[in-house]
Amino acid sequence: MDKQLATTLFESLASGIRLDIFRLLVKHAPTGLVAGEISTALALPATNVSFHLRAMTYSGLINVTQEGRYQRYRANLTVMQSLIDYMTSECCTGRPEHCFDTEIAAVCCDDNKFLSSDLEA
Amino acid sequence: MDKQLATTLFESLASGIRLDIFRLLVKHAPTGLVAGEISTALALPATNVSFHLRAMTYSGLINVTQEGRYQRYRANLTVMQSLIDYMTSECCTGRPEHCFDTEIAAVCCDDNKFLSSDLEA
DNA sequence: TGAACTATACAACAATTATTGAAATATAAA
DNA sequence: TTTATATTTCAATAATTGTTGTATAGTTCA
Repeated sequence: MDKQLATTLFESLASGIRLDIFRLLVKHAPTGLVAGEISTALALPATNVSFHLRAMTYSGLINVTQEGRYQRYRANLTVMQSLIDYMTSECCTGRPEHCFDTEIAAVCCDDNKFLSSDLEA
Repeated sequence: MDKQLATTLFESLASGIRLDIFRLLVKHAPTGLVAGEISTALALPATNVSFHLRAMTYSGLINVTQEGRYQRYRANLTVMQSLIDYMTSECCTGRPEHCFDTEIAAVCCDDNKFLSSDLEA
């Protein structure tokens, strides 16, 4: 998980509509839903939902497979888990005891200096 | 953690600059950094950093305290942990076995139906 | 008090993202 | 093959977000 992917995924979760779509797909995992079902469930125009589905698919947060004339969308729970792992490691960097049980988080890191590597991507 | 707060926090993490700021503050927890140190570290104009710090402070992702003529910013690791918890519960809803060890996640939920509550905020 | 310093507010503008209806593409079914 | 269905693409526009320089407000210290 690099910074670029992380920001793209956060962007995918940073709108009420996209978060609704994702939660809906999680609830319907692993079957997923086709585009029209999502539009209907959220009472939104198909074009608008399609716009958001495209962004979420591009980021990898959801997957799509063609099923005849339908497009079936599924939550990518593996990517979500990777993002949670990324956030956890970012959160614990520096002072793990502020986030978690110390013995669990202690593996993360131990320095708190101001490094030029602060600036890396 | 409600949906509105979650989307605001994701928005706070959904830019490279804001993610840099957050990671920098996490690395310097619990001391934090003053605004000028952040601008210098990231080589960005003070006004631009101030713009992003304001958004992050508003969402609660970071905290600010006045220190003489300085404004000291700190990562709010408690909020970050709450967001991770929210993501974890959203991710596991439906089919916990897809995210985690089943025995850990099994508490989350057990239905996979299409409910009108899908539409709630 | 007055000069230097820190940071934000403001204003102007650039760039990106969101929304909608109409048209196009592709599949399925009659 | 014609018609209906599902979804996306496109174009137009609206709305929001991001960036920068300048001005302002507040703090420190001589």
